[in-house]
Amino acid sequence: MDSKVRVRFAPSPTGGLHLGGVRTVLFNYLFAKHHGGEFILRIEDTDQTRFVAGAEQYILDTLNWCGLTPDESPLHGGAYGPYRQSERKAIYTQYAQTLIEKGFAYYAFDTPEDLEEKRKQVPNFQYSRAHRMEMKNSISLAENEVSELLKKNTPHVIRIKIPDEEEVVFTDIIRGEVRFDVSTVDDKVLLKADGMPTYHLAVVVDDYLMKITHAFRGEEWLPSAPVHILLWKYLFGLDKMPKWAHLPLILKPEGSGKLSKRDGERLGFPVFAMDWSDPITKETTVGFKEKGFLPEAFINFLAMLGWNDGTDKEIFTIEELIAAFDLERVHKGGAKFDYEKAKWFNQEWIKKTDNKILAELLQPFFDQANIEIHERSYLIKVIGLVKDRCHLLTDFITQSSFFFAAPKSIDTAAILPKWEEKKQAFFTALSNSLKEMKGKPLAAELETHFKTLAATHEIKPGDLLLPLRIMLVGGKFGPGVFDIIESIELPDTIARIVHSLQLLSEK
RNA sequence: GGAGCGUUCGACUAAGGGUUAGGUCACCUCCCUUUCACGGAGGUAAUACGGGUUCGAAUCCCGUACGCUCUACCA
Repeated sequence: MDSKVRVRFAPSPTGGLHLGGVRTVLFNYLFAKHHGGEFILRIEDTDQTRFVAGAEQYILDTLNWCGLTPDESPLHGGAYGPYRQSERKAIYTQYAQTLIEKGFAYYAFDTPEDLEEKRKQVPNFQYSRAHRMEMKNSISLAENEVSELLKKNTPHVIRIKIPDEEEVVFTDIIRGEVRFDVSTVDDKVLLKADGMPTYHLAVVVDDYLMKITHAFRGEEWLPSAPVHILLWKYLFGLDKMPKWAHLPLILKPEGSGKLSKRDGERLGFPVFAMDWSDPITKETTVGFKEKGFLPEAFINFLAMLGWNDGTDKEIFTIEELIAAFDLERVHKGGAKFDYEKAKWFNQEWIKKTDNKILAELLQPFFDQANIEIHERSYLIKVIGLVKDRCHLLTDFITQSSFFFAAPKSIDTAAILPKWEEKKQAFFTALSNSLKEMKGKPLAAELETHFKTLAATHEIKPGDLLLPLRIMLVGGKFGPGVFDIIESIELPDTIARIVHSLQLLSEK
């Protein structure tokens, strides 16, 4: 690289950040850090009608949770601010003006109603060479008419004048050479009637001013790339233009099409990185964080959606991702989102994460479930016992709640079919004998005791183990029975057996 | 309709002219485990179609089909 790599992520603050957005951030971040460059967050809030309060903070929080902190942003500052486009309004006006002066853009006075009408009349209406002269603009109108309209402050926009014939060619890092015959694109609005720029003007102006060297965005932007390239040519010169890469889309798990918030709701998985509550509708959309994902797993999973390092390695730390990342190995085709695989990544990361750290991360989940943790060290021990069977952090609640309080319900229906007098007698004897034991016996000790007692009652231990488990945890799940007894200790164990025995006798 | 992009097991993907087309998730079987997992060993399963080029094509070329994205004073 001849100059320092600078990349940017430029979201509109209109709601929660979804998977595709986070992956775009991730690829930007990985690329920047791989090359020792900078990652910039720019807020594209030029559409006041879609602006949502709190969305910007949410984006910052999300990036923070993911560990993808920008080097420059509205929050962090930087030498190329302001980083909110709404605060850069005057800058865009100036460039739009330049384009008009050079004849690459023109004023258009058509009202939204005019356009709607025209679109109704003409089947595939394009505001372009074919119909430009039929519209109300500074090309079709006489010069004095135009200056009159401008003087009277008639609402107007500024449109780019797409050349009649020109082939725009550029090299996309992922896709290679891409060609467009410009005659099929229309005269996009550059500056809106309210004086705000559209995306088209704003990206190129800001990418230039912020010295962006590489511009990555979703594949949905590919069709408008010729407009941006023309603008670069007119305004700053193609030699200054960043290298482009259009990232493949993240698709619905079944069927086809871009993954949307709705798909998550329909299929029961998160699509946003973190919980998002719409300030107006008050509707909350669940996020990966609250669903129980580790940020490392979330990032790891996203990285593997459309990229791999060419080996069989799948579990990567962020440092490993930075070291291995190479845009040219990014896939061209879209990737379907697979929630099962996402959970697998999370499980792998849970296994990898130290129990002490897990205890800290788990605390809020236990708090929310109203489970009181008296001793952190006890929590850590329990985590070690159950972590192998947890895909999500929320699984720890169901997998371990019985370590902290007696189960709310006992699945007696699972015991009853094979329940008999002599088992009743055994468990009575067991609870009595446990009362005799002192201190905190270890699992192995307890197991020996249990088996000896079973033998004297002439019952196979296997016939007794499942009922015991259900008495202790409420159902057919959880770690080894004797590990559980060792942890919850004698008094609780006895209480649970006695309680269950009573339930069973009532049936 | 137009333009652009894409297409390897159900899913994510590897293989960049020569492999029995490999790995992971999911699914199935077995082992371990007197629960559920974890772990271990196996299994099912793919180059969209048709033409070329070539001794040889998943790979290069052309066409077809299908899919997707865009086609707003939204990004």
